[in-house]
Amino acid sequence: MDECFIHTTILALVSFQLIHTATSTKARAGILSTEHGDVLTPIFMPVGTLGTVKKLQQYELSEEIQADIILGNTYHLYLRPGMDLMERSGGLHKFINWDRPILTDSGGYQVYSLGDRRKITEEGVTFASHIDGSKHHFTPESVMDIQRVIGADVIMAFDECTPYPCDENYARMSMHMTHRWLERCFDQYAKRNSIHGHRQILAPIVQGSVYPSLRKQSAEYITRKESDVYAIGGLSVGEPHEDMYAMTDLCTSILPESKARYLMGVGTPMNLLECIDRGIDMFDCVLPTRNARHGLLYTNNGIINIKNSKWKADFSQLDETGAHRVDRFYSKAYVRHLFSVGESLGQQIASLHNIAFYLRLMREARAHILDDTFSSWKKDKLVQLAIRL
RNA sequence: GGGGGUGCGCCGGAGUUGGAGAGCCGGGCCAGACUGUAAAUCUGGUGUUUCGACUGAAUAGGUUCGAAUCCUAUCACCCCCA
Repeated sequence: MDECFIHTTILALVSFQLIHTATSTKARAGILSTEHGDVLTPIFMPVGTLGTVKKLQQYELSEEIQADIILGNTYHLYLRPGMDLMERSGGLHKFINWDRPILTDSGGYQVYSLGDRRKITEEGVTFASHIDGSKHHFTPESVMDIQRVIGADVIMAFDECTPYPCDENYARMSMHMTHRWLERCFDQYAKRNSIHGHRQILAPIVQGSVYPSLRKQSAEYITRKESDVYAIGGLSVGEPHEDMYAMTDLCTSILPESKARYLMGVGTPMNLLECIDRGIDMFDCVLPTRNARHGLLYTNNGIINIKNSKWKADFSQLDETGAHRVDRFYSKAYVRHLFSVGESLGQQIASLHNIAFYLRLMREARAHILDDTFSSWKKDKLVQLAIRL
C-alpha cells in the first residue's frame, strides 16, 4: 500500500486517515495530518508540560529520535510563562522552536492531580496555584481561549479526570458535567478562529471511571461531536490494568472507526502494546521521562534500574540493541556513575534512551500491523518487556 | 615538656544534671515506587540474630543497686603555654 499516495490525496480533506487494520486484532495503522506535519500512528507523544520534554533538547527529539509530536500543558503554561508572553512569542511552536505537531492537555488532569488545591463547580474549576497559591478560574470557554493562544495542533476538551477509586454516583455526575463542558468547549471553539494561522483539532474525551455503562454512554455521547481525534481519559489513575484494558476495549468498540483514538496518560511499554491491540492510535505518558530521571531504563533485554549496585563495574554498552547512539556510546557503569554523583548528564542520557525506546516500539508495532504480524510479534515482545534485569 | 578539652555505630552533627540507648537530625550507602508531570521526586532499609534475644558509648580496669555520664591507666585527636 502506498502511504504517500493516500496521504497526499486525502490531506486536504481529512486529518486522520486509517491506512490499515489487521485481521486478528483491533490494531490499526494510520496518519494524523496537521499543518505542522504528519504523525504516523500508533504514536507515542513525549510529554513536555512546561514547553520542554524534560532533559531533552528540541533538536534531539526532532532530528535524533524522530519524535513526530509532543505535548504541552494548558494549566502549567498559563501560569508560567503566562498568556501574554505566549501570545507575544507567536505561540508555543515558535516560543520553543519546534515546528512539528504539538498537542496540549486542557488542565483536566490537574483537576485530578491538584485535587486538594482546586474547587469544581458547574461553571468551571478554581485552582489555588501550586506555585504561589494565587486563585485562577478555568472554564471550558477560557481553556479553549488559552489553547488558541498556545496554538497546539491538537487541543483537548476541558474535563474532569476522576480519581480511582471513584464511586459510581460521583463518576456519573462528573461524566455528565464533562459532557456539558464538552458542549461549551465546542461552542467556544466554533466562535473563534486559530490565532496563529493553522488548524487546531479539538478532541473530546470519554470519562466514566471503571463503569462499563458510563464508559459506553460517554463514548456514544462524544462520538456525536465532529473531530479527527477522540480521547479516552480518566484511566491509569491507579485502577487495575484489567479495568484499564476493559474500558479501553469498550471505548474503541464505540468510537468512530475512521478517527484517531487517543488513550490519555498511558503508559508502560506493555500497556501501549496491549492498548494498540485494543484499537488505540495515540498515547502520551510521563513514565519514560520521569522514570529515566529516576534511573529506570526500558531496554530490549528488560528493565534496568541503572542506580543498582550491580551495574557499578559493568562496562558493557548501556543497551547494545538500543534505538539511539547514546546506548552504545556510554557504558552502564558510566551512566550509573553519573546518577551516583548527581550529574544531570545521566538523566539526559536516560531520557533520550527511554523516549527513543518508546518511539521505536511504536514504529515496530506499526510495521507489524502493516504486514499483519502484530499479534505474534506482540506476544514475544511482552515477554521481553516484563524482564527485570 | 606543661596545662586544658574531646572520644559511640559508614561519615558529620545534636543530645547526656549516675537511672531503660540498637535512639534523634543530616549525609552516604542499599532497595522500592512513579502512568493526560506540584516529581533530578517520594518511601523504606542501613550492628548481630536461630526473631527469642544478644552485643554495644576509644581501650583496659575500678567505684556503684545501677556508668555513655564518676575515678585510674593507656591510646588518639584538638586547643593553649613553653
